[in-house]
Amino acid sequence: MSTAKNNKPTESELEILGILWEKGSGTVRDVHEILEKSKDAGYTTTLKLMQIMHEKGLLKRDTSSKTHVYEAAISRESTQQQLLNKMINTVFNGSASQLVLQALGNHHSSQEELDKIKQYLNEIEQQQKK
Amino acid sequence: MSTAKNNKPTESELEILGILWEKGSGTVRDVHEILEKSKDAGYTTTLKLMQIMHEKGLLKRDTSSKTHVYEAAISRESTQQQLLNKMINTVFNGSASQLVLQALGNHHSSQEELDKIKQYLNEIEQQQKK
DNA sequence: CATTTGTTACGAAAATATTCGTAGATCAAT
DNA sequence: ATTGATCTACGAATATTTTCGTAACAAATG
Repeated sequence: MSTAKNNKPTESELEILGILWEKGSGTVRDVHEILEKSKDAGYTTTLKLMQIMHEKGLLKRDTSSKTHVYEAAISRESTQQQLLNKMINTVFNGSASQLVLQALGNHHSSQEELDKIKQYLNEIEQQQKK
Repeated sequence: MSTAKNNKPTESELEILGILWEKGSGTVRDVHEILEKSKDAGYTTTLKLMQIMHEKGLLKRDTSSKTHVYEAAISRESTQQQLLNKMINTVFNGSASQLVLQALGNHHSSQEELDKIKQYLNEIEQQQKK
């Protein structure tokens, strides 16, 4: 369906995707400046990575102006789901709720977030009663 | 602290850890036979991987008999947490509860598991009220 | 005891991922 | 128009991960 999707992003590629999902879109320099804060690599390294990602179909780009503008070509949600599935299977022995417990345990969540989760749990239960 | 821990497991290494966490311990052949079901690699490949993992301190081994017996040297929980943290930061933009919702959404969880999560949520809320 | 089978050790090839140097293009400012 | 800054393209070097062939040895089998 989508023109590309078979390539799973590497570690570095995920970092770039994360940035673009947040920003919506951006130039190589935009991305690089954010990346620099947490990572130590040169500009052309980021450039090359983003070019590769474009080839793979992970990024779209607008080349109408000299400075190209990139955005993610795969959705955050589907990528999240794909990574979660693999993680659940390999490390959590297939148990999604085990992952949930572990995630809740060591991260501080606001009351609002907890409520959202509870509400969601209720919805799931309602569905299952049917 | 621990004799080793600085080396984060690679993709393949995680698969082996997952197997050993389940089994408790096992020989190369034990692990390989399970691995084979989902992966296509030779016996010596698995052997080599486990030897490397032992060097890195990811596995312990008992060499008292000819056929060595391995077990995980790092805990499932700490590894899970480490992976979750990275995933939350790069892909879920720092929101643990976003990860939780996504995980609950697309995986079927039993009523029992859902109850456990709810109970856990309540405990967290109690703590926060203090 | 010779042969087959199963095991570890080891080195190195192959495959992937990451990094960067350099060249050429474009554009803005002198 | 020359200079300087910034950008893309591209190739290649590095680094990392994965894979496997081969040798050596031990144990079991005939």
